[in-house]
Amino acid sequence: MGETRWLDEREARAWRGLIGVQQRLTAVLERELVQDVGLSGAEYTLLVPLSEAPGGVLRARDLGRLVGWERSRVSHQVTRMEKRGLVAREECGEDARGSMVRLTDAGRTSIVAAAPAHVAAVRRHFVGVLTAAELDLVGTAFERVLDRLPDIDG
Amino acid sequence: MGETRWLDEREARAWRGLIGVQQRLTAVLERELVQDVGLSGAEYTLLVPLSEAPGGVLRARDLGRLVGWERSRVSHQVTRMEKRGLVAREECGEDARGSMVRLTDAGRTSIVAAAPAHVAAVRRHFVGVLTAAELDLVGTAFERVLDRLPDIDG
DNA sequence: CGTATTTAGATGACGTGTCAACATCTCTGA
DNA sequence: TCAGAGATGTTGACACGTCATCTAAATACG
Repeated sequence: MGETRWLDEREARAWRGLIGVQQRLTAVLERELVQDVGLSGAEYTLLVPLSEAPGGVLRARDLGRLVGWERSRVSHQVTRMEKRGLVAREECGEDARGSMVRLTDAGRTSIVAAAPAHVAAVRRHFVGVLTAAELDLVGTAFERVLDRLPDIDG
Repeated sequence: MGETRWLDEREARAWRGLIGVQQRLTAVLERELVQDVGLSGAEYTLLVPLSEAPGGVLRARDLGRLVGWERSRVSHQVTRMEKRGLVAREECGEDARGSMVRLTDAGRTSIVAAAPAHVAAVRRHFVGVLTAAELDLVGTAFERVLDRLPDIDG
């Protein structure tokens, strides 16, 4: 192995930008979500696909696929949200291994109240700060990064 | 309050790209770091500024400022790393409230071994996948996002 | 059919991150 | 000088995420 090739200034600047946005933007959005509507980012993430599903019910497996989470992460989060009354677990008729996750009335009320504020925050702090050309380029470049990333089992 | 203005396709694509990169790129880098050199991302984050500091010592306050972490986060992480033998706490002479964090020999060995592999991974999965123009634009755009983000106390 | 493999989900242990509370120490200004 | 304000750090409670492990059910395949 030869000399390590460190990041040049151009690379370091993009990398610092990503790390900074990743940490601070996430923190700001999470905080606004919690303070304004009392939902955590993890709760919001699961409530969105549930609220869009017919009947407000999804199988745990499908819920995980929709949000890109692994099984145990979904299971733990559903357990926490069940305690908070946002969702309820039910048995799965078609597959006895399965577990259905149902949005409760309280869960639906929460997500309906939270979504507009969250979208506004995303616009205020991120997409609204970028030009159309920047949005396109970020979309293109990041999709390419994701395509080349090795898959992590699931 | 009027109708909610949702994200258009261009905005949603950039936003999905950021979320995806944030989750999957971070997961891949973290996993490679742990598997190749046995360091977590949090450990790596603190070891870098410590290894660059004269004498391998920094005051906890300054360490936190360098990495952008709040006090309790630094304290908890230093506690865990102290148990692993990567750092050691010492009293601060100048300010009796303070706490100095010193890199141990084991800590220095770890970071020296880890850095080249980590930089290579960042290049392989992120900066190496972007063109020079994309790197510049991401750097510019994300710095602007960060500049406009409200400060979160510290 | 029956066994091996795969899939679904739950769970406990542990590392991580935030918040609130607390104890100390330093600084500031009347 | 000294009381109040601010800074520094630690701690405990709790939410979050990953890993390894376990159980059970579905599926594949000889």
